[in-house]
Amino acid sequence: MEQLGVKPSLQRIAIMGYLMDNLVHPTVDAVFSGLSDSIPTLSKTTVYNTLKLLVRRGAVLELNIDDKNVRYDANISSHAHFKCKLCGSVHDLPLGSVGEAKVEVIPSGFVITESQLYCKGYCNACKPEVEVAVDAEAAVEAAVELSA
Amino acid sequence: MEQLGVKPSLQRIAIMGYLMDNLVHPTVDAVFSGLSDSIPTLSKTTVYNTLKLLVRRGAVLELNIDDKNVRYDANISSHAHFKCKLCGSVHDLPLGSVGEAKVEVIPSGFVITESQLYCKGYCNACKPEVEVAVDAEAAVEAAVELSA
DNA sequence: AATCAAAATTGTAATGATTACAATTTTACA
DNA sequence: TGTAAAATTGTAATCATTACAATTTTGATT
Repeated sequence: MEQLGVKPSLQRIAIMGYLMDNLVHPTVDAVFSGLSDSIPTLSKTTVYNTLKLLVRRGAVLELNIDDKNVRYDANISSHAHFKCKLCGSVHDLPLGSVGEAKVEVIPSGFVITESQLYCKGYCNACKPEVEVAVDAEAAVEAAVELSA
Repeated sequence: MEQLGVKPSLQRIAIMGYLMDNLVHPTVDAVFSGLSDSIPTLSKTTVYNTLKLLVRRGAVLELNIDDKNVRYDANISSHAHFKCKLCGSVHDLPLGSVGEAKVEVIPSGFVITESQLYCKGYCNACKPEVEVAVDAEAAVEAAVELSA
């Protein structure tokens, strides 16, 4: 933490530790709630500030795969992300040679410093529900579509 | 438009047309402002509703490359996106074989229905400023970092 | 150990994009 | 032309995030 130029305060250590212990890409609220018990005086502003600081220092990844809440990832190794459209969970996706290949596809003159691959679909746990969900959704869509 | 199950109202045609004429990935506000002159009664709610409808029907792409505003793209062919960290402009990036390759990298059991590759960096126009900007930024960062 | 300035933390208020919703207008068909 | 459904509109509410001022903590110095 010090090698990042981040003074390791009680709160900062706890927040970074929470991210490392919970690699499920938690939201700001999740981090705050998860630490409120052990640090009752913790302020949500501190969580916001610290996460932003850690992102700026390159210790943490910021994910915008969710329209609503930003998510954070202490795993900064090259990988993609997957969000289940049913349960909302976010998972890691291994990126083989693709991870680096994509940066090479550069139109003349652009400088790419970072990239993120976001995938969406249905996770393992939700897949069984998909059949039903798709049918229900399709039915509703069809009904709406006929007149829309 | 009808083949999508979308009733082609004046507003919907105008919004879809605006997106097709302005492939710079406009925000909701940009669409609304761009059409306000020709359709003075246009409501921003209608822009929100219509864009969401077009996305659901697969006629338009929703981009979450920007933390603040959602952006929309009438170009639904396979390509990636690039956002300049200085001027904020969003550009298309060609995706050769990479575009399809990434979908194949699937952990057992996941169903991927859509994917987006977001890149960030410095665009052609801003690159000359980067040298200066980086120096200035580096100086500020260094000063902050020393004590942070 | 006491002092003091800088940095970190906290809590509250403001911001701003998006959504909810009720009212009005338009559309399409009998 | 009448009428019900759908589309549009405008306003109010929501909610994540940011701004900011006040308080607390830290670390160096005496």
